[in-house]
Amino acid sequence: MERKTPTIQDVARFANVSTATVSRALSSPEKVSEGTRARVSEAIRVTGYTLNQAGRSLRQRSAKTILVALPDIRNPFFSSILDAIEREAAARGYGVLVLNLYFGHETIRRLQDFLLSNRADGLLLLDGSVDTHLLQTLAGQAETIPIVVACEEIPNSGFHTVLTDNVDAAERATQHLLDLGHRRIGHLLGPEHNVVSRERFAGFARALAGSGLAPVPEWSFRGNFDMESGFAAAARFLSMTERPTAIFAANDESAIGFLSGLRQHGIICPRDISVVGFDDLGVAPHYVPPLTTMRQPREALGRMAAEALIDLVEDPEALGMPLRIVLRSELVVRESTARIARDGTGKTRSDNHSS
Amino acid sequence: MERKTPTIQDVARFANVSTATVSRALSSPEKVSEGTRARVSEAIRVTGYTLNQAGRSLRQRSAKTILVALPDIRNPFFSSILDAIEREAAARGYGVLVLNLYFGHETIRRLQDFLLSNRADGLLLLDGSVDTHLLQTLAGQAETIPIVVACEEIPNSGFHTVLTDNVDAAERATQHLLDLGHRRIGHLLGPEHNVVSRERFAGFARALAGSGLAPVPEWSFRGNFDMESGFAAAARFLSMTERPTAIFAANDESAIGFLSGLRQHGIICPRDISVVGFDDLGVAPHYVPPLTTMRQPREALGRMAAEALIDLVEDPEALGMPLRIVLRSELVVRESTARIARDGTGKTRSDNHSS
DNA sequence: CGGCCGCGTGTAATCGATTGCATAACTAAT
DNA sequence: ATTAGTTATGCAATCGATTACACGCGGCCG
Repeated sequence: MERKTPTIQDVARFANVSTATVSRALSSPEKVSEGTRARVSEAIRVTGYTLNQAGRSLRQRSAKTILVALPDIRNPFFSSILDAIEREAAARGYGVLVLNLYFGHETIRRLQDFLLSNRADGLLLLDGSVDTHLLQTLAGQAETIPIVVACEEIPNSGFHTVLTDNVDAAERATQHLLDLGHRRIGHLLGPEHNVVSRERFAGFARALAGSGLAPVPEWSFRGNFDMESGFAAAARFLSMTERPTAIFAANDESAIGFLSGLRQHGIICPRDISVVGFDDLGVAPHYVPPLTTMRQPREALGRMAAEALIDLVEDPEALGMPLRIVLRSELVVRESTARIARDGTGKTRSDNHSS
Repeated sequence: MERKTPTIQDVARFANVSTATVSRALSSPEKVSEGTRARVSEAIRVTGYTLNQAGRSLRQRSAKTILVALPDIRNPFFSSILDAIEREAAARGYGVLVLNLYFGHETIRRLQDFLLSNRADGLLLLDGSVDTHLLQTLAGQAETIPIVVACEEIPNSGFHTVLTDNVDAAERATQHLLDLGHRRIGHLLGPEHNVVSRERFAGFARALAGSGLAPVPEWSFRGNFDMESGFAAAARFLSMTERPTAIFAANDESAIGFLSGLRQHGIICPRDISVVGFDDLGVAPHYVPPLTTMRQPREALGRMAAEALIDLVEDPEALGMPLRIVLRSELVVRESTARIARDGTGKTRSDNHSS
């Protein structure tokens, strides 16, 4: 009774041809005569045949699957990139395996396992806070395994890279605050050892320098891209007597946590402080106030990274020189930034708790 | 020069045993003598062998991979469930393939393709707005393919299911508003043909009934779980003269869109209206005002669903009767709900634009 | 007419691991 | 000492598809 799933043998028998012909009819139809092709199609229809990918993978040493490794699926920034990757991969007939990257060097083993065991044909690394050591290890196999790094630059690594113009975008975000008359500008940092964090800080500093200013160390608040860290930073902000009138936050999530912390103590944005974020998360236009932010082209980034990786998988020479695509972010001005109040003392007008 | 990746043959040669022994040393070490085991380990170390999953899959007809199909990866609700699934799967040695579900019946083909082609051993379906037709088609193969449905109930389908207590939770959310003295309570609906939407509406109605009230049709605002739909609903709310004093929103995202729309017209929550959401997204505690909401145990849900599916994959009889796990949601009271103002007329105190 | 080419197809080897069966070497029991 | 049982290992078939090679056939050219 146990009817097994039909194999290519069954199709061949039914169509009165050899398995070789069936295989060819499927993967290179032009090599098969029209009549045979029709018989094979019919046989496939009748038997309900579906190709066994394991058999094909074994023979062809390719899994038609890419591995996406990312630090946190829950992060909406990554999940929308993942979404774009999945769409592109699907369009090109590839499956997408996801891998969370939080196991320390255990992770390396898992990555290797997937890549060397013929489960995935290539790696798309989306790591915003990557451990350099991990990459060194992977790099050892880079000649043979197609790898594309997205979001994050890994200098001199020779990896193909798709990223956004973090330094420049951060500079423009900060410039926006300067244009509004702010001079006392702070920064809510990203994670300490993260390249993206550093780039955004660099852009921030560069914009200040353009106006003859320099970052004030006490106004660089430690953060790590999540809401809690922004919330915590707000407490430090509040404990200061000399406060900045504007903050450039390394991303929207921390900006939101920060604003939420300030609000609990009656500091109202943009009346008392201007804040510009980064990413343009879905919630940004609906936050209170709607967030001014740098919109990263997340969909394009995911799509192009997937495209590049699959090109590479299908022809390891395709890309030639290590690719480096830089996408431009765009300032979206909403209501969390405003022209500075006349006095510009850094004293906020109200420190009362609002209820 | 092209050094190929080592196979089990290479290991066998190096360790001076047969491939059978190497295989056994790997998958059932107790069947191999201690000395041999050591030699094999050493050989593996020296050759740098990694198992070729395609070969194993072909022979064992199992891919050590599960397929997670979901309607929208970007939705933070799903992405955090996906995260939990990935963790559980990783812990049990499984990979996770993700599949977006927006292609209509093209999607069915892809699902089938993955499941029948031995690329995935089972399906975890997370669909909050599922097309019944799609499921019928899949159900035809359900006897042979392990399937677990999460988040969404599919009545009489015979699928194993892990979900939360939507009706009950919605009732408690609404009860919370009643307890605060509200009597004029509206609902921001989820997508029309979605089971979850309907369950939440049912719970809403049941709570009202418990206080001798009934849903007012004009106060059920069409929505579909996203911010834009909540935002649009706000416009309809504003155009009414007889307004509810409180809203139970089908989820946090639409609640946020709704609040954002109201705020643009100076209607302040919770002063003028109370709103309770559903999900407890990451942003909920940091929104302005922090959102009162039903917290769904997303991590537990993802974990348990993955657990159940993998149990099923490893032993199709394991679960016996169709499993049905219902997890309890928890009301988290924050600041978006307040005791009703004395007059309770539904007239908001201020309709001016705030600036 | 003979040789060459190209097309369509079949034969059989191959990819890498697993596993049923056979076997050999011991141990224990009768 | 023979038998039975146990343990450790090897042999070879097997999973399902792909593909190098060979073959037969018809057409074309010289």
